[in-house]
Amino acid sequence: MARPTEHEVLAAVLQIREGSLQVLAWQRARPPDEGRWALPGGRLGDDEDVERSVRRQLAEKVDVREVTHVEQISVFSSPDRVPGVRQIATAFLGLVPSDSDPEVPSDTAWHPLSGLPLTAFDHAAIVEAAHDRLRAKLSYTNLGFALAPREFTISALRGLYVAALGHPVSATNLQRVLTRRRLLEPTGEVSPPGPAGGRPAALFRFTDRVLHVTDAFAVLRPPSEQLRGAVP
Amino acid sequence: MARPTEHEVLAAVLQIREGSLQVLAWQRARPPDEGRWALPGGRLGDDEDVERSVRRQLAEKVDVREVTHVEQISVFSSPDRVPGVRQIATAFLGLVPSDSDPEVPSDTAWHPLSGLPLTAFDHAAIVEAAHDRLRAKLSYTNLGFALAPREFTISALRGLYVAALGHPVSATNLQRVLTRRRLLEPTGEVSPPGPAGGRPAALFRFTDRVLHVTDAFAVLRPPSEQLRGAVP
DNA sequence: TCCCGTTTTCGACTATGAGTCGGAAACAGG
DNA sequence: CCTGTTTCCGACTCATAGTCGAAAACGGGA
Repeated sequence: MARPTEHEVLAAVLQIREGSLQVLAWQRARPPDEGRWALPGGRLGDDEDVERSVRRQLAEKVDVREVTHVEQISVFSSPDRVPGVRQIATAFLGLVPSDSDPEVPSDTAWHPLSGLPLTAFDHAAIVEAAHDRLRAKLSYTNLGFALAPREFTISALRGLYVAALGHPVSATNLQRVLTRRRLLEPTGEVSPPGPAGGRPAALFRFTDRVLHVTDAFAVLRPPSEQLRGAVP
Repeated sequence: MARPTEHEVLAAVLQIREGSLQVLAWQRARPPDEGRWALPGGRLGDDEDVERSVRRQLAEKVDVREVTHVEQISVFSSPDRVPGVRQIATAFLGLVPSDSDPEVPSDTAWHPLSGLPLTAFDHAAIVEAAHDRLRAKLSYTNLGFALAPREFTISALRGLYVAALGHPVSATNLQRVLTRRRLLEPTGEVSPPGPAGGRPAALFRFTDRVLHVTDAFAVLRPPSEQLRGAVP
């Protein structure tokens, strides 16, 4: 006799706010874990897959159009992860660009990853896993597009990478690495200098706004094909 | 009224056999999809998480001790992926070293990834995803340990990488890349030459037999810390 | 108008590690 | 002892990341 099993989806929605990486959470008003902070999500519907479900449930917390990337992280399925019922969760990473400030319900707020309040169930581990995934993919994909505004200066982009990666990043190197992979391109426009003056910064955008891994990062790549000769 | 939902685990167990990458599958004897080939797996038990479950269920097909690596791939949750019931699957990649030949039940067999027979449900997509994951991780982790015997020659290892990656690999380069990352180390022993003679090949082993990503592969890494000065 | 501090930009240089190549080394067989 | 075979290993090239500093382009005030 199988214990009744429920399936839920949960999302760690991350955004860079005021220079630090923050996560969206809501405070539980009822037991179990009353008062603790939980990730948005809920039960999987009958006619949707997990990805559709998490997007639907996020729409109840923030405007979906502001979530620029959603990605499956892992299944959390420990038998006692939620007291009482057998509940299996598919966890997601969600990203919101730094220039949007979605309206959120009154029980919901952003929290910096460093210094999270008391979290419900195993949601802290989910946030951790989402952060790890973000750090990894920032460095070998174009995932930066999901954190950045449509147009930005290199130093603004540098700030985003520093906040997400947690270590210094050279602006010169960042620009060169991203442009030579054709991930970044200049818009031609410039942004006016700040209050202290300074040279106006050129504006850039990501060439592609869907995830796409750079194949050149891989080691042990296929042999160089030299140049494919023209037809004889 | 929620439709009753079941949760199952499925594994694409891969092994290099006779120079080609093959997957373990069993032939369904009953509808639905009777006669088609399915991946090993089954229903999640009440007191186990998905990882324990897939290892348990694999034990019914092959000796678990021969599975050197198990890794979660993704959740497959399309509402109509299995006719009749609402069934959600957590898919895994499993690896078996090339020198073991586990006994399998009579309904079970290995099939080359190129030229799979008719597969049940969405299992072909799972195999595809597992293959992609294997290719990716072979090039920036030490995952090769899970495909290789405990000790091997460089050219034998090269054969495994060629079969798994699907493109030529230089033996010289393979050895250098893996040894400089401290993933490979010589045992000191040599293997006797083949029937045609030739110089005896040195034997190697993987230094670590658990998965472990090389941090040096990442681009945009933290700034060099030069040399940490000695204590004053 | 002319300095000056600020910020960005861009080139040059260095360092690291991957891909390639060819010759030397070590075996079996005749 | 010679030949064919396989492995080993050093040297070279090449691609790309990390570093540094000077020049460019602004605002503000003397």
